[in-house]
Amino acid sequence: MKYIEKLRNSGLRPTKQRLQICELLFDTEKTFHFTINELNQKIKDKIDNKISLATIYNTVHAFEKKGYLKQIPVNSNQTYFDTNITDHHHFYNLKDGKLIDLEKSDVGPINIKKKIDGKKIKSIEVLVKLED
Amino acid sequence: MKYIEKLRNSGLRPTKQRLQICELLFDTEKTFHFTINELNQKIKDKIDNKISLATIYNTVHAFEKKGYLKQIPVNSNQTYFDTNITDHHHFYNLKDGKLIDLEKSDVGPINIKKKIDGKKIKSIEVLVKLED
DNA sequence: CAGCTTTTTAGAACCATTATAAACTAGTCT
DNA sequence: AGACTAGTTTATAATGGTTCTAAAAAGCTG
Repeated sequence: MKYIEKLRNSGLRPTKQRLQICELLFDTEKTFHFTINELNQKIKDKIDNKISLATIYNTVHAFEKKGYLKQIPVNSNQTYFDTNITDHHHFYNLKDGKLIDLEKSDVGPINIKKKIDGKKIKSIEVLVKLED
Repeated sequence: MKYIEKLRNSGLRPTKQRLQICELLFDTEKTFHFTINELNQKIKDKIDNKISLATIYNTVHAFEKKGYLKQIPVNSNQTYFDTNITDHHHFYNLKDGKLIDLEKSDVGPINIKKKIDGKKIKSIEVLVKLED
């Protein structure tokens, strides 16, 4: 299994459930955005056994902590995650709550001129809200 | 009362509670960021009577809808609002969850090269996460 | 396999937010 | 001013995403 190493590398034991989650998250041609709720639905659709919500939350958060998933800052009651962990940005379609990737090259360089002493910049995220 | 017109202008009747909320939100030298919880606390501290949570939510959302307040997209369990409604961005201090304003001039122009047909850009928001 | 630790699970708990329905208030008309 | 109507406030319940818990199950080491 190709994800065993990835999991071990993150300090996670390769359990059946985690491997199944890995397949749904990382075994795809394209990266995608999801909420826990959507992932849970996908699990129900594509996997025979059930995986409890607690496990899904635990696993997704573990991946997020290790950098295998990114959280996307959006104003929503649900948390959005992204399997695309490259440095990029997002469109947010207000009408349906869907996200669309915006490559870094589509935005151009962002130069933060203000400095906060004692602090380092961890990430710069641009959210472009779309309306009709 | 200087807020009566502002409220009427937004289609809101100038009630005692709304005027009190206006004073706390807009009668300050500096703009500031807040969560509903923090605003509720401030109301308890500075106002004799109580204002129910429902009224606070309703009023804040009405102002947000009319553009007198802005919501800030952050990954948090609580919604952050900003009384600074000028076009600007934010630092987000991961350690304490506090926000710091970033003037537009501190970020430089952002040119979104990608277009989504049938959609207009409503806003562009930059969130700069800070760590130690 | 035995023993120990981690993980999974269902369900409860939590907490921000939203909905509800009754009491109240503002604005208007006479 | 009195009374009517529509909008508002309030306490409380409901909702829903997320986190916690404790017991059962599975992984790992020797």
